[in-house]
Amino acid sequence: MDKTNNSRSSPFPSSAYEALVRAGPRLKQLHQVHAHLITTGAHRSLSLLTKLAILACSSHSSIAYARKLSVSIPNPDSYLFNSLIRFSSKLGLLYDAVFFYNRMLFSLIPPSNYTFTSLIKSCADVSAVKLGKSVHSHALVNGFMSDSFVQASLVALYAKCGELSVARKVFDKMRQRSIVAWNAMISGYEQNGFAKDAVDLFRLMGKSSVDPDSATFVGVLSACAQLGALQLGNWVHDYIVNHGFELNVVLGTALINMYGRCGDVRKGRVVFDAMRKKNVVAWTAMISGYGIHGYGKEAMEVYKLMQCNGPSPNEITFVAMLSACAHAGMVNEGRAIFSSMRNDYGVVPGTEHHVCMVDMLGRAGFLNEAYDYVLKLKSPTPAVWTAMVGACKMHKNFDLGVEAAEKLLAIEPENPGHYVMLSNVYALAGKMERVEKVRNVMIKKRLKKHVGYSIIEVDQRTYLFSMRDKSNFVTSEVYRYLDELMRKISEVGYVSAQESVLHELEEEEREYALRYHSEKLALAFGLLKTKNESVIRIVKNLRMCEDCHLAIKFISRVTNREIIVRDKLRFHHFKDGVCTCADYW
DNA sequence: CGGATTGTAG
Repeated sequence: MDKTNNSRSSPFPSSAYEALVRAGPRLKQLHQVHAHLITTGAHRSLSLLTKLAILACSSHSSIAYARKLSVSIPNPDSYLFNSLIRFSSKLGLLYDAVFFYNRMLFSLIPPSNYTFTSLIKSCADVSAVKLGKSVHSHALVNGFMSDSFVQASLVALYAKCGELSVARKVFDKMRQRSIVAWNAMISGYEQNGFAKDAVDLFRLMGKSSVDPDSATFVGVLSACAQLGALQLGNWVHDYIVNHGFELNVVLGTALINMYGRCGDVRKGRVVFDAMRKKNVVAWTAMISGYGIHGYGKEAMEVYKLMQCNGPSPNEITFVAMLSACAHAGMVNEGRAIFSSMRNDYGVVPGTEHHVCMVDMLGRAGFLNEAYDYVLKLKSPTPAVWTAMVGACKMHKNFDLGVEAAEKLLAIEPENPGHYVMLSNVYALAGKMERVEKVRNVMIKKRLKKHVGYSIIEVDQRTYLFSMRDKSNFVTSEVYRYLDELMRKISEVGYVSAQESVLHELEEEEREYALRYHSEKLALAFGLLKTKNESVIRIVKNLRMCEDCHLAIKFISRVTNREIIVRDKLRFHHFKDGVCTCADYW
């Protein structure tokens, strides 16, 4: 189509144009065509030179040539520079984009809104927020601040760089908010961990005149996944189906991910089976969905299917598979996968795979083998040692635990979580004076523990429970009900778990009693606010403590309710007094 | 002439 256009507007034979197309982005061929253009006099054609420069701009190896060309072209126009900026931006070459922008200014060609969207996107791609801000001011000076394309790209830039309040400021100033601006803002919140804000904005969008599209759904579904907001996720799924949206790979995968992380992995499987085209990402999402639920067999089944008629697994697939094996206690299967990963698929084991292996061996009780494994690594990362300490704690191996925890601290002396782990191991051995010592170090270093919180969704609204901020929905009624529950389970044999003494030193504030851990509060709230037969779902940001785990087992029995808790690592399904993790966490 | 937004693990 370009060709006809060109031959119409150019007095030169289209053979020159065809030669350009044949040359593609290859430098040598481009040189030849350029030489030919000069000999035939066609080098005075701006359109042919522009095409030449664009082609040079579509490959890293010829970008320098494009720069030289752009300087040599006698009467460049806006289209030439905008194209060069856009193409170098597509290659991820921010500084070339800026170079062309400077050339443009130098040639006294006024930049357009196209110029700025390309430039801003370039900055966003590499998170160059400082440069982005100066481009922002250039756009302002040139009078493009009410251009909806420029505004949307700025929202995306600031959102991606984590400057959400700036992004929101630009967003709020927009007179006409395009679907892209909404999506950039929603997914910006979600990707920076502000899932609640993403959902709130999605609700606001519902009141606007802009209709959501597949990118909106992907963003809000990811937010639901973070929050464990199954009801809202279901609602979005229904909306997608009822409005006839096609389930493309990205959207389908977002749904699988949402269902997996919201505790309805079966429904995720239904979506998965219905998807026509599946890429590695979709397969991996399905496998990891099973993995975090401890459904090792199902993960393996999907993996086998993938081997038969799916794409090649990648390094992330193997992380998902290995962690599925780790959580299901499938050590032999895990070992086999690990060796097959390199031998059959040429995937070199990386840090994450080593973490999975140590975790898997350690959980299964092969502590010495796990330790040997760590020692054989060239440079064990903090995550590897964390897995090691966790395993020692789980199997109550004090000596190894202290050793590993100290190594961990030596690598990352400023991470509060590591001190917590060390003090946990000490407490495990009853060395309370050392626990106190670690605590004092933490206070001296002003290291703050991570704040634990739990989220529960009731009537499509999410409620966050945390030791730090007591919201108005945490009423005395909730506390009273929780106390009643604790009394009830004590009557049927619950005794506060051993670990209880030290947990208050662990991840949540020590001044609060153990029974007020956020997951227990959320649970009491959920039981109070929902109908008898419904499943309770809670999402916790940290790992559950042993005492809460035990208490919730009892609570599931005395209340005859199914309770599903997602903690930092995996799911726990409590029913009739037992948990699907089989206390294997 | 053409643009800005979207997924997988830990």
